[in-house]
Amino acid sequence: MHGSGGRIWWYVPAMTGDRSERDPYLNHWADHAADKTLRAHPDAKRIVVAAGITPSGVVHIGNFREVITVDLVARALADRGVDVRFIYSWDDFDVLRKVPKDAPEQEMLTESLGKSIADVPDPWGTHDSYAAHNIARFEDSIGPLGIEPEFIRQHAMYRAGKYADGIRAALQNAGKIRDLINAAREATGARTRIADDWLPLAGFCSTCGKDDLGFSYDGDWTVSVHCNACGHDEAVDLRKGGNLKLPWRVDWPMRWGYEQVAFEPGGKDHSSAGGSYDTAKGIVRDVYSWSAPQYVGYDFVSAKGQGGKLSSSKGGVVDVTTCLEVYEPEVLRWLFAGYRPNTEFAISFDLDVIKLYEDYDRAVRLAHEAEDGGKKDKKRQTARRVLELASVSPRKIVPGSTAPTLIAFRHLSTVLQTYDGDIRGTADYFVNSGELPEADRARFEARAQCVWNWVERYAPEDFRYRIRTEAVTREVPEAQRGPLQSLVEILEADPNATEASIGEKMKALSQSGVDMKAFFPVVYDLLLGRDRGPKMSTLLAIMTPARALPLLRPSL
RNA sequence: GGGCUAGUAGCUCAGCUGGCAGAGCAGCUGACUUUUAAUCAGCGGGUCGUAGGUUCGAACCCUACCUGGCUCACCA
Repeated sequence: MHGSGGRIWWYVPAMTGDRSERDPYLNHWADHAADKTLRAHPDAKRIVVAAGITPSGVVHIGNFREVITVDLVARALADRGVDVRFIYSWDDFDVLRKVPKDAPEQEMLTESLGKSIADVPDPWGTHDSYAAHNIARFEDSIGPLGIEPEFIRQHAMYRAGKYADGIRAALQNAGKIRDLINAAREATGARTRIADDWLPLAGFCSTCGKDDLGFSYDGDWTVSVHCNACGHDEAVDLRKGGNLKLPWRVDWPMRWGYEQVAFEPGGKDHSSAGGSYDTAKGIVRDVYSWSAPQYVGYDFVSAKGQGGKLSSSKGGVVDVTTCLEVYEPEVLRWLFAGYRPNTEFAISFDLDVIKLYEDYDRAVRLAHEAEDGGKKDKKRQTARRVLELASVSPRKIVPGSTAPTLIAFRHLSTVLQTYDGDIRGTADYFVNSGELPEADRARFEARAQCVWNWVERYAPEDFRYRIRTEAVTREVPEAQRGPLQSLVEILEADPNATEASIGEKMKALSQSGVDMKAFFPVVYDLLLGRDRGPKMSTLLAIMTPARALPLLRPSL
């Protein structure tokens, strides 16, 4: 599912209402951002919110924060009865500055340094360009999350001449822009100033594709370009488009004006004084007659165990796809919705995954509880609002309605392993046992897949087990022979044993004086090759006596 | 050098634009028990980084400082 441009997605207002009314329930940070945006544009019929990322490397989970931040604010705006247009600008007219280490074709990439990433061939050979490869991977990955912006490719916009007016305005106001940037420099104590003959222009040679260019401007639509790399000279008519573009600091405010952007977040690298947002604010006002969008600065996301900022140029980057292998889409959204944008946090792949799922499940239950006018209502409301925003497709949660059945991650991991990862079989088990309504099966299977991925790829050794495929014969201590014999008899007598029936017999065994603490390790060893394991009755019922007996009998 | 941000319970974080410090996990106690860090009930736990200031009232606003993180200075 690639955004090929031209497709437009609208968020349909979920409810109508007076936008000036302040509903205390709408109290999430995305709600505050939405309110702020509406206050800045009180008469707008439609609000444009924007995200933008450079696909100069793997688009990772840190970049994702930009997108989810906009999506959540778009939802909040829609909840206020506003039409929202969510655009996503791929800054793929960027320069290839570094050779990505993890890519093949290192030689080709090295030769391509200085070219536009939209023109660098895809080293993996699966897409039209290096940029297109990164873009496709990301666009595909966010589909399951219910995020559907209108994707815009900067290189296509520039080449088609769409920004001709914007470029001309920048060139004609080059002095003003220089002054704005220089003023910001001085204010922050920077020593360097922009040269007096500097033009807000960048681009690529149309002969050799490199970005080492010199410009002169005729004051209207024509720019003369000289390539320092290959010596090529040409005159470019801005109206016809081509390979010229604005440098980042000017490109950003130009696009704000072009798209009438009212809200756009930024990473903290843009957020400081003298940084790009700061100067863009002045430029959009003085050159493009538009006001800077409402802004939320967001902090970085790391992956637990990797630490620090995620950089696309380093290896071991965690992307959305990787996260979705372990986190259900709604759980992932919920994580990002739960943290305020300006807090840094880590996506965990270790034991914390269990805790996060438990927290999420608890939040779901809390959100569905009926309100009772008590102190806890506020927590119920908060949980409800976060979950509404986190839901993959917009939905409202009615207090007092039945919560979906969610099987706890830990429990699921146990049963799933007993079933060797057979998700359908595990689902049948839960349905038959009455723990899972048939209606919640699809959701269950999605979670089960995540659990299994986690068990296989990330779970600590202690957590993993496999039922023996071949029996071993052990010298069973004298004291455990009797109990083992009894267990075998119990299983032989009841080939269709259930968890409950086995549980009852085990209880009887325990009451008859058997020391279960000493006995269980013997059984676990015979079945699993370890001295601890899932609850015995569950394990035996799921694996069935038919499978358990051959593993137990040889040691009698 | 400039800027931003964080510092709240052992840990991870809330604290809704000033109104009695809070959740989860961990810990402790008890109950129960068929043991992957089971379940249920209950309890304890914080000088809100430091020092001042504003206010009837400050975790929240102001000032200075300490510590950590990040970021900016013709790269997008």
